[in-house]
Amino acid sequence: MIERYNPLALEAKWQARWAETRLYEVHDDPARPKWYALVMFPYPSGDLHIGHWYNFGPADAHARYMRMRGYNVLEPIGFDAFGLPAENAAIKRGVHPYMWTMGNIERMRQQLRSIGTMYDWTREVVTCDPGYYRWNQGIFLKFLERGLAYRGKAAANWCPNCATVLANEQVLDGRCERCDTPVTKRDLEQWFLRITAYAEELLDFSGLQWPDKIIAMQRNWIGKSHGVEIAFRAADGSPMPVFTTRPDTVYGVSFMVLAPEHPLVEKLTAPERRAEVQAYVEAARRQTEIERLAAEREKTGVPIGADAINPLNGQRVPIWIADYVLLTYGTGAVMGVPAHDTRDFEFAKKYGLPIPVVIAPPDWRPGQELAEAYLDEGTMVSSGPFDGLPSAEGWQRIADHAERHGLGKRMVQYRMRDWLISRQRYWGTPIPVVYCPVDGIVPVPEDQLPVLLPPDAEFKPTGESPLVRHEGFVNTACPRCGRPARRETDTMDTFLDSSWYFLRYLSPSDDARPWDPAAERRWMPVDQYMGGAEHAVMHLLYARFFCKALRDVGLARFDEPFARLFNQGIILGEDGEKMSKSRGNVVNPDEYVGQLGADTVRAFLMFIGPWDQGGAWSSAGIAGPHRFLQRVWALATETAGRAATAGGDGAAVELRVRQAVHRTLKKVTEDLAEFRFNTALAALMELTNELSRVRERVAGTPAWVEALDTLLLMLAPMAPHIAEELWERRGRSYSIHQQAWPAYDPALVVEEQVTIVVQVDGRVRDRLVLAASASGDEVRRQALASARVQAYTGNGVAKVIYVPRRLVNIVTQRGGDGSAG
RNA sequence: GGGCAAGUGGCGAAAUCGGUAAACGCAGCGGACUUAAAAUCCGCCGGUGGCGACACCGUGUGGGUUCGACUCCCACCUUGCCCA
Repeated sequence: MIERYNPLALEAKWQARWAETRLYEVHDDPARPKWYALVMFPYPSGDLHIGHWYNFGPADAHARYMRMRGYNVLEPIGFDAFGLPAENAAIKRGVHPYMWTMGNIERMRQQLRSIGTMYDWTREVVTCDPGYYRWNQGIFLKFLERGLAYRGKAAANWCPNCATVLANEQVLDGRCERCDTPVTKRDLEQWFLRITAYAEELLDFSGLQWPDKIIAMQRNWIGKSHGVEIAFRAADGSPMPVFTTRPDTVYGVSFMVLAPEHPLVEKLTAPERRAEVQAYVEAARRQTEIERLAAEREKTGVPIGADAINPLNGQRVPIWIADYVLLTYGTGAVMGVPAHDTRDFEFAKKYGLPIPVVIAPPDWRPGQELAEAYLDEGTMVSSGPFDGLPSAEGWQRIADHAERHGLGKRMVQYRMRDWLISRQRYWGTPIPVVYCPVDGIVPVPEDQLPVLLPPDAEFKPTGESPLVRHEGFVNTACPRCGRPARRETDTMDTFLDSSWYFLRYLSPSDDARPWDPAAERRWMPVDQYMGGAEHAVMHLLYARFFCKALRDVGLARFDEPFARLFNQGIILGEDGEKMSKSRGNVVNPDEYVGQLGADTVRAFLMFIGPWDQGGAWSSAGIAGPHRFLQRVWALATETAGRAATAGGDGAAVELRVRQAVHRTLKKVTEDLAEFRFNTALAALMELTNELSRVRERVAGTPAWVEALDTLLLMLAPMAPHIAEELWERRGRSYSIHQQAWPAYDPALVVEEQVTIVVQVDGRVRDRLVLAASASGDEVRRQALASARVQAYTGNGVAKVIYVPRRLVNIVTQRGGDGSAG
């Protein structure tokens, strides 16, 4: 009796068996090259969604493929377990963040196992475990010691909803990356990591096989620009340096603009302007960055009643404040060159400021007014000794001149700011410092780590961190002098946790050090990192910085964490829209796994299209891969006991089967190496269809045995359970996942017959099936002899183009009578 | 506003050192099996005209290069992402 494909039973069976036999535990093996395959570890939100499957399923298929190719593959998993949702749950439902998080993790472990991945669970890392975050603290202290961590005051991004500050990278379009709330500014003392010290090194992507898109985004984010800092002064002598990338326009300055928060504003504002200026400053502070930087928004500003002096020409220009200038960028002061800067132009128009042209556009007549700012290069005018120079040359000459006379200096400026890591929240790593009234900021000594989160904190919807009100936590003794002191109540940005977790996987239970240096030497860097592109300038940049900083404090011996990166696309809802609860188009993978099995869900996600493109889920489309697996099942289990040799043309059919198998093997081998799961599966479907067609004639022959074994081996990375089950049923040894990837026979891949397309004037008129070895002359002769061709060559043949093994194109005479063509 | 990526049947897609457009799958239609249905199997499946052989049209739009363009070049439209 034929047994039906029952994915649920066999998947449970093999998941248990794999765990029992510790099939996926990874040990050092000097005999095989290592391959560190890593997926971005999930946040334990409580449910594994289809997006996780889309990341983890294909990633696992690739890792399994590499394992079969002979690599010692490390594929670990863990949980990015600190973060705000846990704390919000605590406030809302009174459950402690630890309990909430660990409950979710337990649930997600089950769901993760259901995917059928080959994670080595003995290496699991959970970042909210003190055994992990203790090392966040240790690393922080090392950074502090080396000046890579520092405390500073800054107008920080403040998310009113999350009640905490955010790093620049966590502000997207002026909104909080987590909750989409518009971000405002607050002046606060905060902890920073000196990522800007690595700006130049972070721009070096040589040796990284990363998508160009991500590299471009990081370059963009770091934002290197060359310019000149020019030593403007206020009329009272106060220095007011400005950074400009356009020193060639410095003779066109007609006003100066300070950020409203600029420290000189208080000092320079004229008494009669004070009231208006103060009102403006306060209004600007209340605004979000989105409002301030929106390009379409009308620029506003007020003059402060003082002048600045242009050091190049000695001209006095009025000083204004305007909210489109940010204190955090450059020096917080910009020179207003309305003729050659779009925003300055708008501003000058609005307030009736002069717009002197100093770079002449091509057809510009002296004195002519500009309709809009002219940004391109041109000839310099009204620029004193620099008149008549091309502006590109003027740029250098003015920079030289400024440097020679002490009026400025060339500078490189980066857009990237230092990484603000303080968070005014409970559920994160406590920053291990103490504030002593006598000794100031005192690091907690290594031997007193970890600074533990107090379990008995109270969670209230006040917006204030529970740590601030926790007397037992806050009150401590100064480690240096023993006097009463106050503990730091800010915790670390959770992006610190994810900046080195891949190192912890290497020796997860080591309690003497963050990771084992010997293991690091063996396994780092990660060979293939796989995850979403949304982390381009957050996690992926922080992790790169972290490794360089770890190297400089003597902890790590490598620079770049991720040698290769692949960003999978996004799975959309059935309606082609982004999945969201409010749209009601969220797909629950568990339902499909429960009905059709994990192998089908994996295969379908891989079949939708190219992995980096993502695509829409389709509850109808999943039937295709499911039927395919059923056909494989039928093929492997229903083999009728036919004679071992087929009569008549048997040998020819066997050869055809072997050719089909080896051609498929070549294609699948190449496709899986390049993450082309969709075309690999299509090739397996074709092979399966072909095998079904010839089954009656070749079942039982050596060619058939080879075909089925090879089919299962090729399927194993993508659909690991059914492949294992059928492998066992065929009497093969456990486990299919420990088998070597088969090699194709080049002789069987060669086509001995080719179809030659015959075109007349580029239009297909006939096809010839010829031996691949046919000579060019022979092919031409046959093409010209074709009756179908001769129907079109009445005007005579001008020339014949022959592309070996592909086509013949016969070009006819195009007579003057216009009849051809 | 600037940069990058993409646009192919009813749908997801395949094919790009320029050489048979639509592999594979979904949906649909027809058939076999069945008392019936499901499942499974077989066949058809871009458009127009034609009984048909076949012809013409067809890869966002308009041009160009070429014996030959989904592929290369120019302009434009649309969508997505990033930056302002």
